[in-house]
Amino acid sequence: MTHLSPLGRPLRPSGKLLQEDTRRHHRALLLQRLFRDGPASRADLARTTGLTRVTVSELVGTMVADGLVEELGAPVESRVGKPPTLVGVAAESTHIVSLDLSPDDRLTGAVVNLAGHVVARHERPLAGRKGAEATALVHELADELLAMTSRPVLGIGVGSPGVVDALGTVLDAPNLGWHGTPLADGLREHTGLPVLVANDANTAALGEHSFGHAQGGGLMVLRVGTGVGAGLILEGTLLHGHRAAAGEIGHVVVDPRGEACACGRTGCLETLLAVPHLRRRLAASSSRTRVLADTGRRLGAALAPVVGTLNLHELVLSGPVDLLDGPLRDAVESTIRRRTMPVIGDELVVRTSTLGDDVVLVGAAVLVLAGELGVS
Amino acid sequence: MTHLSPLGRPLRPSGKLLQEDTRRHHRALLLQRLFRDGPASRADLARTTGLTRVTVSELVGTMVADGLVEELGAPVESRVGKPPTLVGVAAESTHIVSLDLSPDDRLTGAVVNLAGHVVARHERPLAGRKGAEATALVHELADELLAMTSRPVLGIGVGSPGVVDALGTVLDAPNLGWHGTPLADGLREHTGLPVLVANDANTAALGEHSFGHAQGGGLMVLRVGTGVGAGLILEGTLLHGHRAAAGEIGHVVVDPRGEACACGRTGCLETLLAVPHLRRRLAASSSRTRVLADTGRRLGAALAPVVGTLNLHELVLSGPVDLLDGPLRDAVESTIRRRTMPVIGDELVVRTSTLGDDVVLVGAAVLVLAGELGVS
DNA sequence: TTTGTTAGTTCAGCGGACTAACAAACCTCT
DNA sequence: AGAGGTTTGTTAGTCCGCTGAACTAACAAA
Repeated sequence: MTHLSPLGRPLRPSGKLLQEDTRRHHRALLLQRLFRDGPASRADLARTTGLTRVTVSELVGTMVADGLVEELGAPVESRVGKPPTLVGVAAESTHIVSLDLSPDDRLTGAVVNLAGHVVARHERPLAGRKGAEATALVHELADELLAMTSRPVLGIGVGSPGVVDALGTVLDAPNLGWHGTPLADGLREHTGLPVLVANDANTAALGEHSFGHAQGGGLMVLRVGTGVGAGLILEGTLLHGHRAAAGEIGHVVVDPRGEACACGRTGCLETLLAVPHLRRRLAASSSRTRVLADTGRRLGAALAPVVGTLNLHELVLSGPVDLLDGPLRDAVESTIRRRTMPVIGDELVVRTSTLGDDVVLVGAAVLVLAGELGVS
Repeated sequence: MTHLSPLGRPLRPSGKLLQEDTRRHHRALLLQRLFRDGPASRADLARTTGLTRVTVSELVGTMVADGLVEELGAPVESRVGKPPTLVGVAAESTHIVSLDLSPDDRLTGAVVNLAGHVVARHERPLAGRKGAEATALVHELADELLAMTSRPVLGIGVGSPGVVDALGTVLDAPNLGWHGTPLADGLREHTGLPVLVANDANTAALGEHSFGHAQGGGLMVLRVGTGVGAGLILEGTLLHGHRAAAGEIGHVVVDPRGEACACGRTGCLETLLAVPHLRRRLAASSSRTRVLADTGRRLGAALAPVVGTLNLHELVLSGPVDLLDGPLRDAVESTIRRRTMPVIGDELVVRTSTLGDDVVLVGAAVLVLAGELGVS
């Protein structure tokens, strides 16, 4: 079944399309252009979108009224005819509150502007809190972040560890003691704002895709920390998977004769790649490079079928750069190249994240941008 | 960038949405219901789609005028109120011509009705033809199939080997000597009908998804023949990949110490799984079961990262049932289960195709149904 | 100053979906 | 049998959003 989702809002359940949806779609289309290509004149927007100048003018009008977009005056260079009035996204007009719940000792958050830049940060130590106490701490953190901005807040985006469904319910996050916890609903009720929740690796993928100079084409972000998880953007959209568990690659067995894993099985990717394990192996070995390259080769071997099957364009490694960039990255790249067809391997880009530790926060903001404005 | 594709037609390049598109979307929405759930009354359709009875009546009117849908009278059971008039898809009102170019010795084709049933078949031996000669043969086969039906033809769907881009240009198909051949354009010009071309494994996935009792949720169809290829339906849509090479899994290296492959590398999946190789190994061994189970285990090991990363729901094996069903399938299933998390592995269904050798033909028809009517 | 060009606005019209209201056809209850 | 209630599908009129055509504004070049 083909899904039609008007930019800006999730599709109404029935699938029917109102004129209102058309309007929101076009509004989002204009915003998209402005986000992606920077300021432009109304006439320019009309040309690139195919809408008439009339429609564009009217839509820009509503966006200016909302404060989302502002007039910037005429451009410097002058051509023949009446000089255009540039309009552009007013990045500071509206803020987004982002939460990153993935570190295991604390909850971090930020105020992010429409350009995806962090304008303020705040965090609270988790101190072992779980279940309802952890939820309460999330609410507190959100409140404190909301108090840190005087601008209207578009919504709250959350990157949470564990499996998160499309409605923002955390189905399973052992670290936080959440099982079927309706995080989005609770936070929405608490704050009265739109709330969007996704798995941290998934938000990282969104962040990298929209603000990390991604090239377009399939993107996979592999997050390496205490655990290992991935997020995938395929055909321009985030992959959720059958049970919302897409990207849960940490407990895929890559070496049946490997180390025992906390999950009960043997040789999970996490036992190979998770930071504690990797650091331990590094400490025990004389050759740092050999350990890293060896790890990269095994990782590459596990990812080659994925890259080949999906014809991915970019593989982004996110985590401690001292471990991931260098021999490990090189080995991953060369191994995947060696193990896939030229059409696929030659085009593949393997790199570390350009957003660093902020990927999840920025990605959570993208979640809100996409959900509320239809921009991504 | 979020893509909006109104059911029925590819999005106009700009991304703008006309009222016309809304109408087509709603028409497709109704057709979808009728295809999926069978006949229904106008009032029923209105309830399930959320459109008003007025709008539904009008839309049904146009579809009846087109002959696509027919009135079926009142249902047997009678409830209170005026009895409804059921309307249903007129499966034989329109035909689709499907071509399967994947066998390496011949080109096969069929006339398919709207219900996905093959109503006539025809084939032509390839006799080593390549390049322009092969293209000419495709045209001939299409003409002959078109002559076999007196009903209006909705379009021509083609499942071709090799890498095929979204516009129906065959980028690379060594067997047929095609490199950058605009197959869809040529056939469209030749016949004057809408033509849609995709990779054979991709059309197979479409066929299995729409008419193979697929469960919904991520689906991967692995086609095993002279070569090995896959097609994936993720989040309800066909995956194309960065260079239209998604599913090209045959030349992913699964065993660096394996057999030499025709492609120049060593231990490609094809050397493990392609029918000629597999039959040869079976002939050389005393234990058929051991060879098949061993092959299944290796295949499972290669696919586990894919299944785990994508959180697939169904894995369908398509090809010679005597090889694929039984020990091989069992070993694939158990290996993947053992190598993935319970959330993922427990939900996975591994099975052989329900459509048998017709998957590609039926899938090519789905390509047309999806492209022309927005049904899938 | 005139001419040509480009930007942005006003206005009438059209397409498509919606609401309201109704006739037809059936049930059920007295 | 007849009255009243229900459900279907149609007709009539309204609203909303986009369009094309025409207009005003503002500039460069000649």
